[in-house]
Amino acid sequence: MKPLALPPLGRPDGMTTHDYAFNRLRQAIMVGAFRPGTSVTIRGLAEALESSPTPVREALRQLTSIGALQFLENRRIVVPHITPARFAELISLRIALESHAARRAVAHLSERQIEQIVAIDDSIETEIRKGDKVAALIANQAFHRMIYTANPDAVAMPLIESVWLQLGPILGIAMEHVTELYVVDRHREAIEALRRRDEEAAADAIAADIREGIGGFDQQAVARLLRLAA
Amino acid sequence: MKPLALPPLGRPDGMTTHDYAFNRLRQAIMVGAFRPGTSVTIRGLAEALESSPTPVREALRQLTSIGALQFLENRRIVVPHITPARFAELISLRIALESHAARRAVAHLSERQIEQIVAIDDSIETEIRKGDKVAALIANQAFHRMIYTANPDAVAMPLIESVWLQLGPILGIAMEHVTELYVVDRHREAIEALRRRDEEAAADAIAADIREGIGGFDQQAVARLLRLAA
DNA sequence: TTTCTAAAAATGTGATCACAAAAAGAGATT
DNA sequence: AATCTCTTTTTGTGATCACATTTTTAGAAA
Repeated sequence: MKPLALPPLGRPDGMTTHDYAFNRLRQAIMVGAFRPGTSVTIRGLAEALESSPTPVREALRQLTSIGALQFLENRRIVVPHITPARFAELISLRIALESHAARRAVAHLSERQIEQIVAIDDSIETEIRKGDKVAALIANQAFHRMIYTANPDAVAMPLIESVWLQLGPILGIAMEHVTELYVVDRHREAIEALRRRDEEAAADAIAADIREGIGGFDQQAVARLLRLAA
Repeated sequence: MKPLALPPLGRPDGMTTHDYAFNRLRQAIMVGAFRPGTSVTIRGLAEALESSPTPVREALRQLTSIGALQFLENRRIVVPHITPARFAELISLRIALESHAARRAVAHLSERQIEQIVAIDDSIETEIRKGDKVAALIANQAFHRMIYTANPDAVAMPLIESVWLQLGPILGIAMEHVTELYVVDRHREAIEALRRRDEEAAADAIAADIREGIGGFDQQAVARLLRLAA
């Protein structure tokens, strides 16, 4: 088994083997460490994570539940393929879900939280300037997550992360081919809307942000790549 | 362990023990067979399903991934509690997700499929007249599912089912207290919109349908119950 | 009766093993 | 060189067991 190309997360004490495996794999898929069609094996991952099949299989099963992996008929476990149509649906779903989540979060945001969001936005541009694509992607996700989870009952958040996971493998391809990182400017727009407590403007800004790019990558460029891969 | 109050699904040949456990439990939670706060044990369910801990634990882990169950800090496994605020968020999310899914499905619906939807809608009213709440609920879900899955890339469907699962336990309470079933009339409205291929009208009809009731139960009555339970 | 403490039971976790199915490989045949 | 067949290896599945933690129970003390 080839070593996993993952950021080496330390394993906190008290965390179960299963939780560790789940989070590690989830994070890897989320940031595009696995290409669509990649197949994984339970024993292989168990070895890579220095554990046994049982907790790894549980982690893989959970990942299938949220669309990050797929158990095929022949019992093979793969990272799902994405067609251009499916990609378009996922982006459309992101817009619906996240503009909704933003709208439902606005009323709960404190000044303090808004300042934290601004700080995260700054870190995104820092990472982009450094050219660290993965870090920029993670920071971008943190930006969105910070907004939506201001709502204490952010029931949409797990669903949004599910969509991010399904888009992850595409991002991996994008990172290999796209050199120019898209500098977000809709974020400032969103922040201004949050400051004004303007739900509709916030939802619109988030929608526009997603429509234009995914995590620093130009939307159209990614779509083009996808058509080539198909 | 008390016997499960589940519709006795036969286990198809070739289905794995894990799949059987997952589907059986999922269906049970979806139709309100478990009350919020109910705790389940791996060994208990394994015995009830005549299998062993391993596949059951996998099923439970998957169910937590989609919000149907919750692993607490002390490692207890429970059906999540729902606060009035959380309930409101879930309904709001249903509206956002399902009106979106309906909009994205309209273009794909064939005449034949629309007729099947009409047939399902008839069966809902039949079940309501018979007073079979669970059957009415299942038929109502089938009605919605049939619409959304007309889209060949219905990526929102798993997320929608996740929300249904999270609402399931509430429905169980509702079924115990609500005697009068709400007769849907927004379904006809939705069907007309589908026939006219009117995306906005379809989305609006679905949104109104959800706003007024969940699966045959009056929305306001359920919310009232929830406040009492809290 | 209430509260505290220790023993007992129950429960989640994870490693291991046997089994069956699938995939991969080796060799023969065309 | 391509295809078929049989063997070997790999892989997912599920039952079992040992272990640690948690919960429950029982009994003593206040």
